[in-house]
Amino acid sequence: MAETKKSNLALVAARAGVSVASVSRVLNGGGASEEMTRRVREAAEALGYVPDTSARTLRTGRTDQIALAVADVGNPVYVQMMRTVTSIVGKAGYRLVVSSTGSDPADQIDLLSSLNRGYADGLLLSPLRITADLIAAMRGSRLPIVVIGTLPADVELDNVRADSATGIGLAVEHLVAQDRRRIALVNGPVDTVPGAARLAGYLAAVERFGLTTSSELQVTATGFTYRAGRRATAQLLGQSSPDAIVCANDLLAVAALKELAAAGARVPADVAVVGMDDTDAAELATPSLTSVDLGSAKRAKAAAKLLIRRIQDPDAPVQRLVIAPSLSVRESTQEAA
Amino acid sequence: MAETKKSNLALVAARAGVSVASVSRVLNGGGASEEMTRRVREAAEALGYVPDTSARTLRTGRTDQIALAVADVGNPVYVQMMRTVTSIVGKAGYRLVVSSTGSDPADQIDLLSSLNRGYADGLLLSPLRITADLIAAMRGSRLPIVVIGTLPADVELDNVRADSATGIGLAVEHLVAQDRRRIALVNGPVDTVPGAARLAGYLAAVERFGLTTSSELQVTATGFTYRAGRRATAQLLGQSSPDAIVCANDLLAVAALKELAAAGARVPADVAVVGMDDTDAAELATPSLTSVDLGSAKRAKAAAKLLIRRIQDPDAPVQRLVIAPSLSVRESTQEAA
DNA sequence: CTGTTAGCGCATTCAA
DNA sequence: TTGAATGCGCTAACAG
Repeated sequence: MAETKKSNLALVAARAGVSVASVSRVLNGGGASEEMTRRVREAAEALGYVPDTSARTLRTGRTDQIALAVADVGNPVYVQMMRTVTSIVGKAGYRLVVSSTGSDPADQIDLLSSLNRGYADGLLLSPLRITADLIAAMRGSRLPIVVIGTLPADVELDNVRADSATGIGLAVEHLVAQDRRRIALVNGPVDTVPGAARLAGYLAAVERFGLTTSSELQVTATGFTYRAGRRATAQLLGQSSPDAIVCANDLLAVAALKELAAAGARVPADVAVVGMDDTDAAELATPSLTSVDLGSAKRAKAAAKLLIRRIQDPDAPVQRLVIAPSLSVRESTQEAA
Repeated sequence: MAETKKSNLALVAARAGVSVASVSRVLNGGGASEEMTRRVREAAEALGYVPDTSARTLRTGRTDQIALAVADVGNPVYVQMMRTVTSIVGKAGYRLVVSSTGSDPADQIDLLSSLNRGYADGLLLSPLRITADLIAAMRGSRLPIVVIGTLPADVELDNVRADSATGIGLAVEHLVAQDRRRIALVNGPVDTVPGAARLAGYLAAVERFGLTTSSELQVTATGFTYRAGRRATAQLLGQSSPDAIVCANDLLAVAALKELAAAGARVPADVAVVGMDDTDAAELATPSLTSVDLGSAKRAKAAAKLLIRRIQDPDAPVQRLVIAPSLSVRESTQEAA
């Protein structure tokens, strides 16, 4: 049985009757004779030796930690991302430090400054809002950062983004094929990165398919949450009669389903509903929810790999990836046979 | 604007024309003259000085990190716990290191050993399965551990647990009051801590209310997941005709709702359904799901606070808390008016 | 192949 | 109040 007391290289070295350097070498896979290896391992085992993280970090500069910052740990998209990131990062031998920053850029700037304390080797950041200050802070960071989400074109930072415009195009195309013409949008706050992208994508798609829209067909929820979605949908139904609703995420879409049911509208017979992000919530919803998969899992995976590569090679050229969207068609847009 | 290069105490000291000790004192709030304070702060600001985490940790022994280990980052209960823990831990000045261990105790034992590397000041652990080896490893840990979940009575470790038996009692009482008599159980694996607790609670409640049960009324899903829940419910409906189903968590309950709908059964008219954990999924479900709130948020909060106290006072007496359950009644057990 | 030693950056003890 | 010096535990450069 391993000892419970704290040990260190010197103790192991003393017990094995060798130098600390030899112990370090044996334990880290350097060259050592068989006899040396045997004795060191035995001593280490007997003392329950475990190397100290902070000492090693201080010496090597590597923390073996990666930081992940998202707005809300509870949001299904971020949950999906976290699940992916946890796995990738863990396999690569890193621990994951998670912070929930909220949507205020100031908090993210604080985070960046605390990052400079060197508790992690890099940061995965998915900011809801991007300001000039935040960009400046990211540029000034000593450590590599990979941004998950859209960035202004002139910002030279690794990033992986979704293609909302194409994604919403897929949704609208699908709805048009089902003879829907009055397609509404339930969006989240438009001063957020995803909110702005969804709105632009919606307007582009509506135009491309020769549909008409109007302010009555567009509502903005106060957040990307269920509650906000209920209120926004109620407002929408009070001011227009859409035959389809595209929602900026699955939570808003589930809220729309609920609100429609409460209003006595049938889905999809009267109104079709499309969500976005294709999270677990889409499959669990009743009726199950057609959802635009903006590739959140793929984005997270790509971003994590990008960050790990960048940590290993700080001078690699900046990479910007775009993940292609796809549509998962379910009951909320399909008439039952 | 802060510098982007890495700085340290010596550089700040040189710039301020004082000793490193003085810089350290000023920055950590020791005694220093006004003039000294001014000069040091100015120099630190000018150099964009940020203290190095690993050096401080090596010196002080504190990492300001707390580890959280759960079986599955994607499970709604753990999401709820994570959200709570993130907030508590962050406010107390700790970073949160998250690991997803799966349900295999061996992984948790690995985790405990890596914990001894000293990358965190303490661990919040919510094990799905508890073995003698795991308990031994927990006992042997150099760092404080708080277990979220039930522990054998003779294990002297801080822990915060739910009271499944009482919780299920609340559910069954409620169902009996609605004239349900053939109450089924859709459980998760019974070799897990929660699975075993749910089964025991169900059997006790059934007996207490003078109901009968049988093996046909009890099914075990292969995991606490939606898919497993669908299969288990299908099996249940194939072998018996319950008028109510108690499920071991909300995911299983949503699966039951779906499977019942697919089978043409009305909820709650034909069959009432009760979930467990009262996660977001309960409110989002259609019909919305009555759920036993086993206090996962409260448990997480209490556990985090317990751990922080224990870190500050390692010799405090062991605490074991039990969080009282409550029932959130929604549509899945209430006939509409 | 093995041992000696410097030094990563910091907080803290001890003197002044 | 301030400064000089020590050592936390480790890796790596260097010497033997």
